[in-house]
Parts: sequence; structure tokens; C-alpha cells
Amino acid sequence: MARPSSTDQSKPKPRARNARPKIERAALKLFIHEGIDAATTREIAEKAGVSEGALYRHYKGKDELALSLFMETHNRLGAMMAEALSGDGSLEDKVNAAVEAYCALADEDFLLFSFHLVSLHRFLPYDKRREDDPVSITEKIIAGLIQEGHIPKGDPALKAAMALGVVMQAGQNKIYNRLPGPFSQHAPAMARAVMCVLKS
Amino acid sequence: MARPSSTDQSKPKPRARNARPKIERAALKLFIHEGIDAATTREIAEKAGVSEGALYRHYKGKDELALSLFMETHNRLGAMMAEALSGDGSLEDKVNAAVEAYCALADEDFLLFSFHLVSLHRFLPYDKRREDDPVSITEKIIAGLIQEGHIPKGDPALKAAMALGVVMQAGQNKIYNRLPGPFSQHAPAMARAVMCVLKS
DNA sequence: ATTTAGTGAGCAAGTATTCACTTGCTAATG
DNA sequence: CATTAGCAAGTGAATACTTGCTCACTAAAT
Repeated sequence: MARPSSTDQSKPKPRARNARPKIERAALKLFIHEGIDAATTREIAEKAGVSEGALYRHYKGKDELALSLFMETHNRLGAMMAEALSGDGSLEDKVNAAVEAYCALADEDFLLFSFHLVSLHRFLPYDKRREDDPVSITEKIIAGLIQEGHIPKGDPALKAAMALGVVMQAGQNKIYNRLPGPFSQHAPAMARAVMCVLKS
Repeated sequence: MARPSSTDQSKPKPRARNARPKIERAALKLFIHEGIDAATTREIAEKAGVSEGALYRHYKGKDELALSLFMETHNRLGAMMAEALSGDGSLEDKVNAAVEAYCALADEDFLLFSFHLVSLHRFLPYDKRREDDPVSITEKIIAGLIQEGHIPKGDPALKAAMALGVVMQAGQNKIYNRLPGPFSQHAPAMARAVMCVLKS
């Protein structure tokens, strides 16, 4: 095999370094815009400027890479929500805190955030047994609020869906470039809308 | 090649008939639950009780099949929205009509509806140039309402996203079996919530 | 010197699509 | 009424191509 030596005039094939973050960023972009299945390991490696095999030094395979990227956001999100909604503030304070936390997550790493939102329906089944997934948490809180008479009666599952829909669809439209600027700038308006939905 | 002849005693396998609708229903189920890319033509044919080649008598290929199924709902939806929102009724009447139309579509053929909602982000790019896609329509109407002073000021793109989010996320949760019964039964509550969001 | 990380040709397992052939229906013909 | 030609629809083995992943090897770091 032709190998570069000190006397070899041919290009000395530079070897990539720090492949892992490069792979992750490239994979995120392709996963978001082409879909996880359509993005090939070859494309990912090429876009990352890294060989295909490098991917397997850090992940068991493409699926584990995708799941890991999803879970990175999903776990942080769960923790942030639990914190925002705990304590004994008013309902309005909690909603404000939760919406702001979600927006902060988006602005901090928009690729990671976008991938999480876009691939929710693929990975949520992995989360079905847990009691701390965002939808179930929201449902429970709303059921409690109804029982205590803080908000009008109605199907808690429906209210949870509608409240989450306000924020999640706004996120989707941010991904589609329909909302310029940082996502956080819309947090107050979204929190107001969520409150309205809950009280409707 | 062993082929059945007039003297062949082996059972002459019955040939499928009306393959097209069978293919479409099987494809919808697989597309929704496995994803378009993950669903193979072999699976579709098998689940439809039809040979693989039959698919190509009716569609150029898998992608055209998926696009056609999406567009079937998408075009009807565009027409229904245009009708519901035209005329000179009150804002509340229009919102009610639009939400009810969407629910009716869902209840009429839930598989077709689910596929549309689940694969929106894949096919919407095909619709970007058009002026009559649901999001753009909604944005324009909201912009008009703000100018005429019917609803408070605010980013029309954000309001459109939030209003659509209320209904679309409820639809998603219906797909996940979190909302029992016909979707239409939630139309009044959703219309109320949308009104609140617009006026927030 | 040993461990860790990167390389890329090659492979096994699939995939969408094609195509020569078959089947049953419809309608025109003698 | 038979006969038959024309045709749309169904079949499934063969094809050409991709894909995720492996592995023997190499470069750098410790």
C-alpha cells in the first residue's frame, strides 16, 4: 500500500481530529433536513470531514447516534420542566418559567432542539413507560388544577395537548424560519396564550 | 421456469383483485407506524395481500404513492379551509367552521388524516411556493384581523403558529390514543381555545 | 510501549424497480 | 350465441444498486 514517507512527494493525508463533535453536528443537520432514515452514514461522515468508520468508535451505530442525540435534549428538558413546575408559586409563574426554560433550551443549541422536536414522534415510544414524560406531567398537573377549581372543567388530556401545541407549533415554525430572532423573545406571548388556553 | 400449465395439478394461486385500495390502506398503516422510508415495498405488498409489482401499475414508485396519499388530504384540506374562512360571518363563526371542518376530515378517514398530520414536515416543502397553504392563509387572515383592530397586536406568524398548534397537537394526541371518541367531539373546546389564543 | 482514535476498502443484507408473462374482463365479430 | 381479440391489472423472479457495518491497519497521544 502506498504510504507517505519523508521522501514521498504526494499529499500526506491529514487525519481528522475530534471526530465526535463533528459527527454529531453533521448528523443533526442531516437528520433534521433529510430524516434519520434517509441520512446515510456515508453522508454524515463526508459532511463531518471524517471517515465512516470513525462513527463506530463513539456509537454502536446510526440508530444509537440518533437516540443519543435525542435523549441529550429529552433528559435535560424533563429536568427543566420538573424544576419549573415544582415549588409553590402561582400557576402563572409556573407557566412562565416552563415556557422560558423551553425557549432557553432552543436558543442555547438550536440544532439539538430542532432535532428533538422534529423526531419526537419517533422516539416517544421509548419513553412510554416513564411517568415523567412532558405530556403525562402536563396532564397530571392540569387534572390537579381542575380538581382544585383553579381552571374550568374539561378533558385534561385535551387541555394538555392544546397547551403544549401552542409552544411546540411555534417551535416548528421557528425551524421553518417563519419566526426570526431568538425564540425567547416570544416567551411572554406564548406564556400568555397558554394561560388563556388553560382557562378557556 | 416452473409455471402452472393446463396439466399442472398444483393449486393455481388466486389472483388479487382491486389491488389499488388494498395497497393504499396497507401503505397508510405502515407509513404512519414505521415511517415512509422504513416501510418497504415488500411489506406493503405483503400486508395488502398483493404482489410487489402491482404497486407499479398504479404509481410510479413508493415516493409517488406517499405523495399522492398526502396530497389527497392536503388539497381537500386547503379547499375546506378556504370555504370555512370565506364569507362575511363573525370571526368566531369562521374559527368554529374551520375547526369543525378539520375534525370532520379526521373522523371521515382517520388513517388518511393521521398520515397527513404525521408527514406534514416531509411534504410541506413541496408546497412552499403556493400562497394557499394552510399556514400562509392563516397568517394573512390574522394580519388582516390585527390591522382592523379585531384582535390585539402581535406577530401574525406567531399567532398563526399558536392557533394552529392548538388543533394540530390535539390531533397528534388523538393519533397516540390519548383522546378517545370522535375527534369532532372536541371541536367546540378547541375552537374556544383558538379564539382565546387569537385574542391574547 | 501501550492505548485510543481515525481510515477506507470490502462485504453481507437488503432495497426499489423492472419486465416477460398471466389472468380475467369487455366488447366486437361472424 | 359462441368465439376471439384487445386490454388493464396482477405476478414474482431477476436486476442493479445502496446501505450499515466490520476489520486490518495506521497515526497520534499518553
